[in-house]
Amino acid sequence: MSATKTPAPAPERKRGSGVKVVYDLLRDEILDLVLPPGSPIDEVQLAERFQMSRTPIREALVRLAGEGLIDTLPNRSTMVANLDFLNMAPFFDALTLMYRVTTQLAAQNHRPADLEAIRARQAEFAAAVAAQDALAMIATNAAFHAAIAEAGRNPYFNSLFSRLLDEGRRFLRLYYQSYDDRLPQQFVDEHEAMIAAIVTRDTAAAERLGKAHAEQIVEQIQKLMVGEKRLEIPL
Amino acid sequence: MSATKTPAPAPERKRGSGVKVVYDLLRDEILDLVLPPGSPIDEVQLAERFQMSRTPIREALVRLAGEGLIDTLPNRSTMVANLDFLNMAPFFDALTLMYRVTTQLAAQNHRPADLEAIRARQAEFAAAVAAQDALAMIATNAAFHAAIAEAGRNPYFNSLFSRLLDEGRRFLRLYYQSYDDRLPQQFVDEHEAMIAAIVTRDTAAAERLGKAHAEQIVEQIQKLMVGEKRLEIPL
DNA sequence: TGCATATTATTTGTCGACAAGAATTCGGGC
DNA sequence: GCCCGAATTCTTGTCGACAAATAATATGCA
Repeated sequence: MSATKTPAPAPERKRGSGVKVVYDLLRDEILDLVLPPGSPIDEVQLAERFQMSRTPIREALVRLAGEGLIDTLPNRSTMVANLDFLNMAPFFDALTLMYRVTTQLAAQNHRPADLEAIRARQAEFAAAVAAQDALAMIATNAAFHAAIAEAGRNPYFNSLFSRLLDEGRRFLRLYYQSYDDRLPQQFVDEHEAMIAAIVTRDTAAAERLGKAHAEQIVEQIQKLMVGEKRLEIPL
Repeated sequence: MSATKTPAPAPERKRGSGVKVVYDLLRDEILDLVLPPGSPIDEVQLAERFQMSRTPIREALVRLAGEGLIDTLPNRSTMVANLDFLNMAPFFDALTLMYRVTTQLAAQNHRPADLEAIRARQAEFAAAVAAQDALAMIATNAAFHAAIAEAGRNPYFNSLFSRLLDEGRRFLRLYYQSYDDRLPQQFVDEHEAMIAAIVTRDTAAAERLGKAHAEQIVEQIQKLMVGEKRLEIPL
């Protein structure tokens, strides 16, 4: 196979991996706003970027559309899904309820291995806070709560919660240029309290902490959207 | 193929419609257990059945997999997703919570057009009960509650609830050969009470009725699973 | 100059074919 | 007769190409 010809030139990638690569990378780029809402998605451009045919690209796009991360207009363009700033209430409602439910279920159903995963995510989040890395904070915070939900062992809640956390990542990424206030450390402490409630299987406390944490986050996002420095001008 | 040639022989179907046709039909067949859990899904077989290429078939399958209705083993077979009888508790938990939340939100956020849709679904359900049509009862009951959720105007809850109602359709279809007890008429009455609470915007009553209705259904499914005639043999 | 229409161009949806992986069948050795 | 390995078959994943639908551009007319 050295001299004459190479019948299969350079597959260089395993058979079913193409879709996953494209899906994962596009998903991250959308959630980190590397691809901002409204960005056009061109199949042929992606095809040559990833050195593959349009077929696996399209499959990845269909999956992303199924999760609501991209919008497809038939026979026309496809683009990154917009963030709906006008109707935030449903998002906050769902997020708060899922925080409460998943934290409570984690206290009820967790197993030892779950606690290890939760503590690992919390350590990553604390490290991101210590490093003042806003992007890492956002991602590891979502991973921390996803791990708690995983310990709750309800796949239906988990899939909804994952979707909400993804959407939350986009909102937070939009407003956080830098983390320079005291809130991140407060989040670390609240996370610790949640872990303690889960460990001791105190379901009531877990639910209460989940609710408080959710309201904290909702309040913060709302403040960020309005602009937190709006009243600092002395009259 | 008659004389010389037919360049565009007979498309006979609009451009983007193929996927939707396959998706809708397969979805119905899965939910009505025409395709029971575990049934193998053969792409080429579907391709010749629907007279189209494998490409739109595959896209429909990717979508169904995204909703958890089919399972795909890489490089191997794809089949209708199994119903998990051992872990029903998470399903019941999620179903009950969504009944409560969506009914309450409907009482809070509904608009006049929503009420028309809800009443129309309720009329269809009542007709199915009167006709003793078990399949129609299952489908129209799910549609009724989906309409209520729609009036609640929370797309996040709606998508989870739709998925749960779909799963419920499969469970119910599995056990209901015939509807010969008094429960269907009771459901009609409970539906009417829920409508009344929604109309008067009594959120507390709506939530309570949603919960009661959910528990009614859960209890019924559990009874069906165990076998409702198990204690009828006199000792 | 402004507008309606025709033409071109771009993008998506669909197709048939090929190749890789896994399951199955077949053959050989003990 | 039974078990293990090789060849075959069968299904899926990927590819390049074509066609339809829409958007963009150009053309003709008032």
